[in-house]
Order: sequence, then structure tokens, then C-alpha cells
Amino acid sequence: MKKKISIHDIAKELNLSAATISFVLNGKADEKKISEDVRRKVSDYIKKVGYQPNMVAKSLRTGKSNIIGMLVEDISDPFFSGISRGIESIAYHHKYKIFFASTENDTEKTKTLIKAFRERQVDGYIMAPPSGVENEIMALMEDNVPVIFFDRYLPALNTSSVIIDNYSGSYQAVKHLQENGYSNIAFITLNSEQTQMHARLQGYNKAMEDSLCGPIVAKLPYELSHREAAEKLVQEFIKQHHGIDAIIFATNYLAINGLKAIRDLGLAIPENIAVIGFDDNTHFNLFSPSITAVAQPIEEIAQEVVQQLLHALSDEKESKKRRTVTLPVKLIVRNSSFPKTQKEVVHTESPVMKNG
Amino acid sequence: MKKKISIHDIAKELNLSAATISFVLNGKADEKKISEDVRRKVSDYIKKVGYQPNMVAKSLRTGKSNIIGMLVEDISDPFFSGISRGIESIAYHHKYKIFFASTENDTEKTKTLIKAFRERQVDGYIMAPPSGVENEIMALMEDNVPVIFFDRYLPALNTSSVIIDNYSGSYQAVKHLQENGYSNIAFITLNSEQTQMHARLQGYNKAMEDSLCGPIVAKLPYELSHREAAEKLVQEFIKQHHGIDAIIFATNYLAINGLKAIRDLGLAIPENIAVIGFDDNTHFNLFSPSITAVAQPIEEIAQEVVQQLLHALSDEKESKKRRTVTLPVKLIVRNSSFPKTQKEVVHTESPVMKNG
DNA sequence: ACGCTCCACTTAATCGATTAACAAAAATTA
DNA sequence: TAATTTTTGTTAATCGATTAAGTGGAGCGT
Repeated sequence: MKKKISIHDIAKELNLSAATISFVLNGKADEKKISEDVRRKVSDYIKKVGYQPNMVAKSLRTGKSNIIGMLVEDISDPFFSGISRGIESIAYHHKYKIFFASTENDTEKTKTLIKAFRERQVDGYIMAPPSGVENEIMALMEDNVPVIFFDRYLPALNTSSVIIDNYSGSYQAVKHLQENGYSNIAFITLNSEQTQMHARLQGYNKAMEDSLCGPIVAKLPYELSHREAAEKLVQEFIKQHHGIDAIIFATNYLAINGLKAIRDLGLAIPENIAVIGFDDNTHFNLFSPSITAVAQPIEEIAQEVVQQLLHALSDEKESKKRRTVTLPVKLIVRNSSFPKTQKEVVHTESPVMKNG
Repeated sequence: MKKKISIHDIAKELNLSAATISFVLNGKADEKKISEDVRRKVSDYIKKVGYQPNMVAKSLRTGKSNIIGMLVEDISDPFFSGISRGIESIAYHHKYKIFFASTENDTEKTKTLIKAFRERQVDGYIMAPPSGVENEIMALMEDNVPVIFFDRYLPALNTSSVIIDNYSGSYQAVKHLQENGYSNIAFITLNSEQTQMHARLQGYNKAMEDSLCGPIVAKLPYELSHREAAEKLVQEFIKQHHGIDAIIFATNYLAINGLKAIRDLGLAIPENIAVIGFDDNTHFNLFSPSITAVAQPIEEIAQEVVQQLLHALSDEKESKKRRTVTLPVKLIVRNSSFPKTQKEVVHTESPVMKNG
């Protein structure tokens, strides 16, 4: 068990002071006028013994950690793990490490996690926030720690965020279904006031209103513990509304569980009922019939989030400027949503159908 | 921008020494005989000002970080993100935080990540190792830092690992297919010498040998950059071997891409070709027909990994004892793999068919 | 009254870096 | 030659905790 070598060990070995070593290590050799000779001696020795600076000590002294804390709802959800992967990869090229954790949408757990991150002096935060953590976020902002939201935001707070055009996504979904002959379009969402869910519902409502239809909405309980129950609840909903000929699911896992429900009811897609999911799933095109979806631009979200964060980190003043970027969604049309029957198809000039 | 309050600030405020505060904070009040009066004063003040100890300073002094470094191949892969989620959740209850990163199976990136983790003094490692990092792992072990492998291991190293019975998984898969009337069973895997892939291939080979069949194997290139190409390669393979009536895919994403290939070739499952995937996918039961799979016990793996790590962390001597745990797999039978035709089904006494 | 034991804390070194302030020697200038 | 500047480093404080060793006083026995 050889013990780790510190900057002082090196200093002693080379008959120099720790300060000198530090200067060479941190590229301050010019500024501090360290002789070429000493520079070489130091670098050579460093390489020879494989010295690795202790980042903990460095963090303590500088107050910086080169770590970014990332809080997502659930790291095993394809949407969040996809974003995480992208962000990690980009940040890695900028010498930042990412510290992930799942909030499970639990306010208390999230507070604990934020605390843990603070204790570790992470330099910035990327977060899909649950509600109820407004105070903790405000404390961060007051201390000039950059915070970037994604997927959703907290309306009470003026933060930087990267979101998508949820409203338009739902709106497009409804229009697409209507253009393909469906009229009794239901919307199945969660009983959540989170901004992204709210916007999706609003988009649906507006589209229905614009076409003089009454909305048909199911709000399922939000808690993770009910995820397994989602399938049954969807079944109940379909049974109780047999006028329905199409369903838009407001999130990934609702779509998955909804599909199970539909299958178990023996309904055919898209003959009996059409389906559109929010959040594309890599595997939606393997389902039979493959599922139409409102796809989020995962890569672009990751890009934009990191860019904003790096920007805020690099510049004290810049970090004060908050801005919200709204990225467009794309309706990925597959055969689960058209046509109801060949005869009833309504071709319009909608961009969605340009290539159809 | 209120600055953070330190243990010395508290000491000054209460006319005590930093040491006393530290003792109270760390439950050493009894041992150090701190008066009831002082204890209360300290705890009350802590609570009042919301003091949070600086873990960076603590780590520097103690050499411990309460952080576990976790290296997986790809955090966005359902298998790895599922395990990660489980491990994170369990570790959280034991006051450990997890530091995730994706190796992308890149030896150099992995070395860099291990270095970054070391610099941060993580207390232990959980890893699905790529090959080529043997020296780095050995260095960790020499320094008594616990390392637990999962999914695979490095044969040259005597480490603790949690793996599954890959050999048996493949064997069962072949047997299951044969019992349902398939005989020309191909195995599509990656050109990788990683232990888990190797064992899967061995299990397949043995099963084929036992039934006097010659193996039909495709080894696709391993690099991630070829993932998109996997679909085309599978198509080629199927075209060139038209005797095939069943395929076992050695991993999750091969199965996904293979399914696309099969669909695009216009082949029907299971009439023209049967399919079994390694690694169950949550959504396999939604495919039509739903896909039979060799499922890994995600929860148990997570449990076992954390348990071993905590054990090693708690006890210097214990951490020297390495042990490998092999967990059983389960064949999840769905209608993608049986029967070829009713008439040809061969019912045997195999446990797999006991309930069939 | 003297030594001795407890009690209830405090002092100060330490972990491994960074960095402002200082300093000895060499080079330059007047 | 004496004064000044430049070069090339060094010293020591600091970040915020932990912890071995120390200390002043109360209590007690004889």
C-alpha cells in the first residue's frame, strides 16, 4: 500500500518549494518566471512518479470542483438517461464531471440531494425540478451558483431553462389525428401541475377547441407507486368512454402502459383506436403497429443545456442573465395514427402531411 | 451573496472552540464529555443558522468521501440504467452518493475516469470494466480501495464480482427453441472477448453440440460506431443463411436491431423465424409478437453489488476477501419462440416446460 | 494542605493544495 | 562602485474540517 505522493513530497525530492511545483503544474510558470530548467525537472519528475494532484485539497482551496450536479426524475427512464448521456459526454470534453442522481419527483429527497451537492461544492446544477424546491434553488441563485432547468421549470423562479414546445406538440398531434379521420380524441395525462404537463394539456385543449370538439381528458395519479396501476386505469377510462377513437398519451410510460391496456382489451390499432405518444421511444417503431410520437430533440437539449451552463460558469456577469430556450418538437408519423379507414382520410395542406 | 458559515464561525459565536463543535456534530459528545448545556447550545445554533459542514474539507482530513464511483458501459442502455437506478437508491439509504460515468467501452476514457474518481477520493468502485484497465484496477486494489465488478469481470484479476449465469441462459434458450421444433438455431453476438459474451457463446455452443447440431454464429463488430450498422449486418447474415429458423441475440441492442432487420426482410415471427433476446427489455412484451428473453435479475444484481461493497467498505480485512456471486437468469417465454407449428412441438421433461 | 483523579474543554498540528507577500542573487544602470 | 531592477524562487497564511495532546479548575481522600 504505497501512500499517495503530494506536492510537498515532490518539492522535497527536487529541493524546491511546493509553491514552485504548483506554479509549474498550473501553467503559471511564465507569469511567475520559473526557469526553463526547473520546469523541465518538475514535469519530468511528475511524469516519472505518476503524480496526481488531490482534487479534494484543490477544491477546498479554490472553492471549485469541476463537478456538475445533475438531478433527473429517474435515471432509468429512456428520456432522462438519453439526455444524461448526451450531457455527460459533452461535459466530459470540457473537463467537467457529472454527478447524477434521481429525484423520483420527491421534494424531500431532492432537497437532501441538493444539500449533498452543495456540501461537495459542485460548480453548477442541471435539473428537471420537482415542485417544492423553490427555496433551495433561490438559495443557490443568491450564491451565484448557476442552475439550468430542463424538461420543465418552476414558474415562481426566474432561471435559465431549456424546454421544448410542448403546447405545439399536442396541438400537432390532435391536428394530425383529425386530418386522418379521427374525431373523438382523448388525452391521457398525469395529475401534475408541472409546466411540461400543463403545456401539453393546454395544446390539446386549444386544438380541440379550435375544431369545436369537447376535450376528453384523464388525469391519472402522479405518484411513482401508481405506475403499475396506470394500465388498469387506462383500461377503465377506455371502457367508460367508448366513443373514443384516438388517444394521445402525455408521457412515455403512460403510452407504454396504455398500449398494454389497449392490447388487453383486444382493440386494434389504428382500426379501432389510434395512438400517439409524447416522448419518442427508440423502440416505438418496432411495435406492431409502430407508434406515432411527438419526439423531443434529445441531442439538441443536451447541447443547449451544457452550452448555457458553461456560459454561466465562465462568466460571473453572464450567469445573472437568465434565458429560456424553447426547442421544437417533431411529430414522427407511423402507422398507429393513420388512416382511420382509407375512405375517411382527409388530406389537407398541413405541413405534417406534405410528404404523406 | 451571504458567505457560507464554517465551524469556526460557530465556535466564535458561541465562545467555544471549533473542536468542541466538531465533537458535538460527530456524536463524540459522550466520549469527549461535553456538557449537556453546551450540546444543546450547539445543536440549537446549528439548526438556527442552517449550518452545513463542508464535505470537501472533511474529505481532505479524513480521506473518506462517502462517494462511490460507478462506471457502466452506457448509462442510456436500459440494462445499465436499470442497475444504476437500483444501486443509487440502495446506496442512498446508506448515506452513500453515487458518481456515474459511461465508459463507452473505451479503455482510455475509462482510465481517465478512474483517475478523476481517484482524485476525488471516492471510497469504492462499482464497474462493468472494459478490457485493458487491469493495471489501474490493480493499483486500486493495492491501495485497499474496494472494487466490485458486475455484468463481466477481468479474468486476469482476482476481484469481487456479481455476474449472472450467462452460460446457462444461452443453453436454456437453445433447449427451449429445440423443444418447440426449431433446429437451425443461429447465435448473433459481438466480436468481443468480454467474459459475459464469451460465456453466452459457450452456452450456445455446448447446447448445439449436445444436440449434435453445428453452431451457426455471427460475430458483429464491437465498436459503438457500428451500432447503427448492426441492422444491415443482421440482414446480410440472414440472407446468407436461409436454413435458419431461429436466432438468439446475445445482447439487448442486437435484438432490437435484429428485429428491425427481420421485419424489413418481411419475415414472420415465429412462423418463419423464432427469436430470443438476451437481457429482457421492459417493452419486449409489447412487440408483436412479444419477444422471449433471457432476463437478468436487475434488482438482485443491484442488491448484491451494494451489499458486497458496503461489506468491503466497513471492514479492512473483509475487503481483502474477494468473492464472485453468480445469479441465475430466467427465461421469459413469450410467443416469439414457440411453437414452430403445432405438429412439430416436442414436449420434454425439461423444467423450462414444466408449466407449459 | 498536598497530591491525584475527573471534568470539560482548548490548542495546535494536519490533510494537500493555492497564492499574496517577501527575499536572495544576478544583472543592469547611473 | 553603489543603487536599482530583474530574475527566480521561497515563506507562510489559508480553505474547513478532525483529533491527539494538553490544561485549568473542581472534587476528593488523607
